[in-house]
Amino acid sequence: MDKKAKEISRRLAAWYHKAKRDLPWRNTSDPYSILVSEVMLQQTTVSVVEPYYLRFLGAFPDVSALARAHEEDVLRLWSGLGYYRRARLLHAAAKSIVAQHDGRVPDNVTTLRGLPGVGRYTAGAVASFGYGKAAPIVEANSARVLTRLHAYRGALKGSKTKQALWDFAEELLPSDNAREHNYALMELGSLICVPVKPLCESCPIAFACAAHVNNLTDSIPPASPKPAKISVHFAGVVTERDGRYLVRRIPEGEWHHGLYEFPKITISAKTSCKKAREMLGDLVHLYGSCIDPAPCMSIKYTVTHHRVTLQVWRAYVKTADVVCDYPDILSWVSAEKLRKLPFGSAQKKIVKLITGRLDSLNTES
DNA sequence: GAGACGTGGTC
DNA sequence: TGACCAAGTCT
Repeated sequence: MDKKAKEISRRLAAWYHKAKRDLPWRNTSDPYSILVSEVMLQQTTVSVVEPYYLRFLGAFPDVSALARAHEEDVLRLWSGLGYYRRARLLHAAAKSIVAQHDGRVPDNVTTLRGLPGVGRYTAGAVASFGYGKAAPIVEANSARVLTRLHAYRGALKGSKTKQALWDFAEELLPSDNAREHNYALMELGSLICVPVKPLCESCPIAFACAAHVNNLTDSIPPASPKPAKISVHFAGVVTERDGRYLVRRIPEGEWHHGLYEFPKITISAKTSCKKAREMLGDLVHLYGSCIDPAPCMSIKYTVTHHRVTLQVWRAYVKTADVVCDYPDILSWVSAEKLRKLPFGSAQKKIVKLITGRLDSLNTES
């Protein structure tokens, strides 16, 4: 570590000491809690993660509790966070830690990387935040800081750039105090060295920043091209019979597998409203006969490169003879049970509407 | 190495 | 309102 790197790290640490946010996962050095927070924070913002993190640790306070849990309960606590594979991999990691590491989260990068869902970043984060090991980290925030610091022009996604960034991170890392140093680098990227209009006048390391000195912060790092979005439409039915609701467990191989949903159809751009009603009629007919399904709500949301519209229809089934083609994945559940099943974000809103309506009815009576 | 994988917040 | 962004990993 040369003299300049030392000075950068020193100023960074001093700034962090004054500017850091108070976040729940920074008040612990429990490696398991750190691991949970790091997985949740992958591609997800701090404000969204906070309540999920607290609930998750409340339900699974240690590795063995998570290892013992049913996958459905793990998914339910993840419901709404997205990237559900993370939840399954974290669950698998907990099982692996119990089975192969004597229940103790590994303390070195190499062993950590052997865990499901733990890549180079997360391994470095757990080693440095949880154990104070001198392990470098590179993620979106620190990557931005490092490319600007060195006025490195390569595209962020490129493999050459990635290697360069890990080299930069390693060079800058002090032999002691890696934990605070890594937090500081990320916090700087998060609060000061932001993607658009970075606050260089408030930056403690602007003096050493090649992009700042050369007025290149607008073009470094270069914007990465995004895939075009396409539209997808779904129509689903909420089918109720004697206070129970028909739900489908999404099977392996489908989007959101492992979660639950209300039976739905996919509508192409060319599907007319009339045709959609017919298809829904067929869908509902599978489960019995229905009384005039009518749309009751529409939810729009965006998924990576899809623009998704979900229309929800409500149907009332009047016969007790229900045809079930897939009895293993279709079931009638009470509103109470509905609350305890994992749903994706849009469908979770529907559950909330149903249970919320029932709650208000109960309160009135 | 490109593409898949979710969602909510921000400007 | 829409485009962009966020503590990545896996295939």
